[in-house]
Amino acid sequence: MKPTLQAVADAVGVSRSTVSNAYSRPDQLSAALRGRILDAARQLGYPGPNPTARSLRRGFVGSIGVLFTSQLSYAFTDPFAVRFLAGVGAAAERHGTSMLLVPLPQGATDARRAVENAAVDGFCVYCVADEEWALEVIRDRGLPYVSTAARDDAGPDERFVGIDERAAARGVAAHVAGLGHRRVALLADSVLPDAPAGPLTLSGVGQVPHPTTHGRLAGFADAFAEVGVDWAELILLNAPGNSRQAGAAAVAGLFDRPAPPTAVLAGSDVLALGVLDALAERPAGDRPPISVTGFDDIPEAAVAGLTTVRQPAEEKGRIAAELLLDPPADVAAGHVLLPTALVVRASTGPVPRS
Amino acid sequence: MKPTLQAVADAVGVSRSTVSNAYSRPDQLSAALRGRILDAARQLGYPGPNPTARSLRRGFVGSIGVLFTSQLSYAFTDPFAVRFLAGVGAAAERHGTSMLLVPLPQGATDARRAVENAAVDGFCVYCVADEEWALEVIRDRGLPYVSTAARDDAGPDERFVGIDERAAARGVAAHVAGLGHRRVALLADSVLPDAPAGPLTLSGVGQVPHPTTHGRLAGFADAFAEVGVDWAELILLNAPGNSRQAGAAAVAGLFDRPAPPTAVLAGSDVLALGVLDALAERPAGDRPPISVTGFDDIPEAAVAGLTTVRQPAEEKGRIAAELLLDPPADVAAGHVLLPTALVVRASTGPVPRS
DNA sequence: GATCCAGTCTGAATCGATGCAGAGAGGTGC
DNA sequence: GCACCTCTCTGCATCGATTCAGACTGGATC
Repeated sequence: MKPTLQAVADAVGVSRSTVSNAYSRPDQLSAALRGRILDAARQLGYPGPNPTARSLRRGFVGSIGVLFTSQLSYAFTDPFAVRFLAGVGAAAERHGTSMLLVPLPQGATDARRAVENAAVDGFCVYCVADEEWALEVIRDRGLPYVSTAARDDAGPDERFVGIDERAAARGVAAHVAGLGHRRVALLADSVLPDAPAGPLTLSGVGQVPHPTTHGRLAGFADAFAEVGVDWAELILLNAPGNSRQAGAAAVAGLFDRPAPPTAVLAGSDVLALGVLDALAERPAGDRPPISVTGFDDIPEAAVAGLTTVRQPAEEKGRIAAELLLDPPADVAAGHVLLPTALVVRASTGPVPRS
Repeated sequence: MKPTLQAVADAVGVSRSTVSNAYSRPDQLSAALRGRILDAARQLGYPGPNPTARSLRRGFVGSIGVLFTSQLSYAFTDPFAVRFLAGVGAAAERHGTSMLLVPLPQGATDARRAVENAAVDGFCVYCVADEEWALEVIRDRGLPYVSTAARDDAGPDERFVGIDERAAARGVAAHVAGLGHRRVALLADSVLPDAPAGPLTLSGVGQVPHPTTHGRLAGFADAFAEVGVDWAELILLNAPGNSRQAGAAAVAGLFDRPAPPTAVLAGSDVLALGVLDALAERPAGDRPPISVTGFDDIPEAAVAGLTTVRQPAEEKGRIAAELLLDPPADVAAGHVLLPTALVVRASTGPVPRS
């Protein structure tokens, strides 16, 4: 049996409160008595107040949760997510707060339960694919949260940090359009929740539920609409999951069509790298000069010479945690838009004339 | 005021126990009543049992802690650590357990407090530089833990997953020795706790406190002892911190010595990459053909063509968490040694004759 | 009709602490 | 000598649940 605070109190011959004070409010008792108490505690092997009991009584836990769409193991595979986590970690560290990574089980009920059961003081919600249910649980629990995916129905007091997805996407697409490309494919992760890999037909971008994906695709479409290419002419490709493999799989057969696209705009660097992988796998003589763009500017993008949109990943995480741990008095300040930049590299070039 | 379980009980007109059972043990009440209770809960906005209270009563939390030497933000910077975390995450996920990343504050007392206050059911201790104090706290708390750095004074029942650092290090060093190198430098992170960057003289490898560093340096020394180069002839370099910058800084001036080493054996890939950085920064005409080796085989090592020792990072994390969450009945099975492999790439070559 | 049982539900103790109001002791000022 | 403080320390209510031993109900069994 682990000794409790009571045991220490008995050993020293003081009340429970006094022992508690010895740990939590040293100014409430004489240094001498405090010394005796801590000594006795050491002797008894009392490891200090039980964190859980303390949290219950105090009403807060001292840790923040990070909620991910998908597998926890995936989160560590995605370089962007890792940088985001690093940012959250840095902020948490400054505040002396721990971070709890909560895996979401498959089933809807179980996933709900996981969010309900997380012992945290608040959540950083990292772009959960269909996050509404999670936000609902968090709100029900009365916990604060910061979201990183802009939602249409976000309340005015809802804290958020992110980028203008649509404008950023329009930027990179305008660059591609400016190079003369007109037959282009748009590639994104989970365009529709359960769609298979590959081409997909949608009457409009409005059908895309995930706000981030929606924003990026809409931005791509905006830029091409401006040069007279409308939605119906764009090839939409779905990738189930954000991985190089998924990216490569989604473009299978694409370049062997009668009139293949001359450019692929991907919704993430990881997918774009997958497209480059697919191209690299073709025999050297049969490698069409496709322009490819990504999104995020992860370190690998620089290595691969990928044209992409840079967004400050670590900053995003840091600010998300900061907004959570140290909420600005001004409500407007709880809504942070980070800058993005078009990074042009070798993966895009003028459309080949032929 | 958030509604409590009691409030729901009152609303439905049943006892607290029954409401509790509705959530935790559905078989203890009729489906009809359970339905009424859950409905009432929804109506009241009761978000389910309070996780903290539940943990207190039940005696376990449902999350495991991961303890890092250093800054949380550093952990996400080190590719090896990230893979390790991915492994822990995968295992945690399988068990429906969350993982708590606990930042350790600077002060010794505060750091202790942080470990004492972490609400977890156990710890994966990732190579904490001077981890003894942390293990002591964990043991005092009566919590299980798995260590990843072999310690001399480890009890027989202490769970551990790691590699034979010394043998692995000897392997890569033997490769370098086999290439004819005799004037070599050994580079490691925190050879001595507070030593400055650069050369360091130690009477023997026994003086190195950190078990991992000790093991690797000892292995390096073993291999060279076999070819007649003894400890005193080896150049020992300290890097304060495991980063490319630290690696580069530690070899400053090294290659401009009268009789510079022909090889640098680093205790980690990150440090080795720093050495390569330092070499690459020299004017092309003045770039000595130094052989460089790393340790860990992180993805970047392959890109850089670094000869190194491969160890299964993700596996290490996965097994660490698995040993914690699902302890083997057999004590011996709690001590796992993972395989390593020498990976020879372009960064090592025969010693230049001159 | 007494007994037994399975299925449901309740009451009360308990997990391990915190924090407030207040009690006593000792000292100061007038 | 009385009122008034300041320091320390104590007692008690409380945080929000879980759990176990029983109580009650209605039906089957002999």
